[in-house]
Amino acid sequence: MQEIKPQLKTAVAAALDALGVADPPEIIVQETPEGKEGDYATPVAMGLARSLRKPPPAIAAEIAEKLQLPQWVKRAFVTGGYLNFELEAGFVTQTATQTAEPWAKLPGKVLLEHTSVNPNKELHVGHLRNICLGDSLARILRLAGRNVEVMNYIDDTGRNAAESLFALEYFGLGASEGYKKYDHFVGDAYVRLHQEMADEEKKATIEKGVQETLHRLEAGQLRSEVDRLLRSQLQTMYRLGAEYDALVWESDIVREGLLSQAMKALENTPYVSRPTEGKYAGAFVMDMSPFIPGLEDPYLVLIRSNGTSTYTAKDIGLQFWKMGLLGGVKFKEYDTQPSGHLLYTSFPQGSPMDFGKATETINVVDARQSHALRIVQASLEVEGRPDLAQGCFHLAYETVLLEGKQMSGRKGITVSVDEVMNEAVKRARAIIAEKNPQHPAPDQAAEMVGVGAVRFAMIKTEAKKQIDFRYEQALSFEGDTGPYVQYAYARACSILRKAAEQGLLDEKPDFAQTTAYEVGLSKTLLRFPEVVQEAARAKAPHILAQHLLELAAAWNAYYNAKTPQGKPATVVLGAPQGLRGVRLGLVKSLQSTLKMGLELVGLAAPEVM
RNA sequence: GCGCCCGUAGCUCAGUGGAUAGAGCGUUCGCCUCCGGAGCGAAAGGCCACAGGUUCGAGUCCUGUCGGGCGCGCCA
Repeated sequence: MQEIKPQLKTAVAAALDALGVADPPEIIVQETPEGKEGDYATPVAMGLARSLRKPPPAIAAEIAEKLQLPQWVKRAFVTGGYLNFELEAGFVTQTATQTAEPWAKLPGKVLLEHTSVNPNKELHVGHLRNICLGDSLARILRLAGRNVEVMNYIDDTGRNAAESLFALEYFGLGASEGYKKYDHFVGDAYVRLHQEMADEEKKATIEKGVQETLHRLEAGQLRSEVDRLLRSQLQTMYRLGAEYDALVWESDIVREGLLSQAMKALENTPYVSRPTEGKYAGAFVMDMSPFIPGLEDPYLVLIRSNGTSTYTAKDIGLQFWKMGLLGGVKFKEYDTQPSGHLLYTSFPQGSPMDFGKATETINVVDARQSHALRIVQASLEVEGRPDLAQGCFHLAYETVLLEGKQMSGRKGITVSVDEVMNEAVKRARAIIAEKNPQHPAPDQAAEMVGVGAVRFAMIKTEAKKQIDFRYEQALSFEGDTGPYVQYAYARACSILRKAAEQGLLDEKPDFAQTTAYEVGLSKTLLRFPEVVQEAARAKAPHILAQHLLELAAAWNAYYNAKTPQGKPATVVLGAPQGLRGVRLGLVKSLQSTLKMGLELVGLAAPEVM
């Protein structure tokens, strides 16, 4: 697909040069608003008014005079201060029906960490946003030519995991109780344990047991227990469509000595110390003030006076590993994911592999931890690597409310991802039964639509906006939803199926017959590559989701378009020969673009729904 | 107290400094003699929180104010 806008820009730039404009501004070419004449326009004359001491329309007219336009520009004309271009309808549509060339591979490696759910209970809707954002962004960056490695961090030495495992022991539930999904089973025990802790006497016993479990976790003695829970959680992630390259366990990071290596490295810088008196006596601290201005207390504790390391210290060790400053973690195969892609895991007796050593990192973590991540980033500057610090990106998303209220995992005030998906699929199945009783594979389609609705609901809003998870909204299949986009896709598939049956698929297009209806849809289609690039640049999947809604809307509007007399204006299969070829080409292009777009936000593309 | 984020239609949200600020939900009215009505068209609904500023041009950039969310531990 050759790009139209850059060619117009080049033409305008050449005209400015011919006019002798000394210091030309950046040339912006945009689509003309609905209802205006022309297809594309540039406001460049307005910015030049002052320096050229002429009114914008006069400048625009001069530019128009000097323009050497490609033959596909029907006319260039001035309206107000704008210079507008009207293009040959056939050319626009022909361009939109050409297949895009893949983008060039870019150098460097992006290590993207997402999910990183505590291995202690089932996933809830708060985790959902993290997974959907991270997985979609990974897909977008890959299409944009980046080498992306997706990592899921397993905090198996944290307090949450210890509480859950101890809860099983405490309630005598260790053995397999197959009545529900294992992560739910463990999660129930965890919530029960916290209820039990309301009793002060029991709390003391429990605390002792949790501490003991914590030690066993750190020693790696409970790996198979964590493993069982993790595999159960992974089923949920896979069902959502998320996959990973590597799992990195915290206990492995600690065991391989990455933490102490990182501390040793920092020790050689002038910013760390071990105060012998005062507030921080006996601790190992880092002075952040040269790197983060405005701190009330510039000191950050890395190792407590009792010798244990802080969470931040562990994060620094991990970040140093991600960016290749430390080595030593070993890996082995862990699972074959639904797509067939192998998943690896860190493992003490594994083999060295090429994970890590990234030039850029993306951490998908909720916005409450912005400060902590800023410190991790600054620690790279402490280490004398501002270049690497620059490569750190925190994809901060705001928290998810549940029906307007804050969730609480401890108290069990959550809705699980499994439950949400089950309900969504159930509803989708009912709608299929109602609307398409002859459906050849209703259960598969219901799965695609139900899960798609949930996933799209998580993606469509900008990450930094707090969202409220409401059942009725997230499970809606109408309006600004995933199923709306899927429906548009299925509709296009349906036409192409019929065209194939009638042997029309390869009909030659006669672009001279192109109408204004095709041009509108074509222009929206032509925006797709720009949108993908912008979503990748801004690391913002919602940009793509929003465009998919626009694209589906443009297609639906085209599909239903009527002549002023109220007759169908855009019938594809019944169109005159030649025009039919044009329309079929457009539908093919739309169909494959929607498919690619759905894939990028992680939704399945059902051919029939 | 200091710092970060948000404030756009009744509700939920889009909106790379450019033309008359757009969707969805909800409300009202239309559209299957047409390839899928999970759709389409139309109506109604806006001091883009407020006040200054920068600019030829501000929902968008800057400053301040007011509302709301979240951070700022030898917690994780």
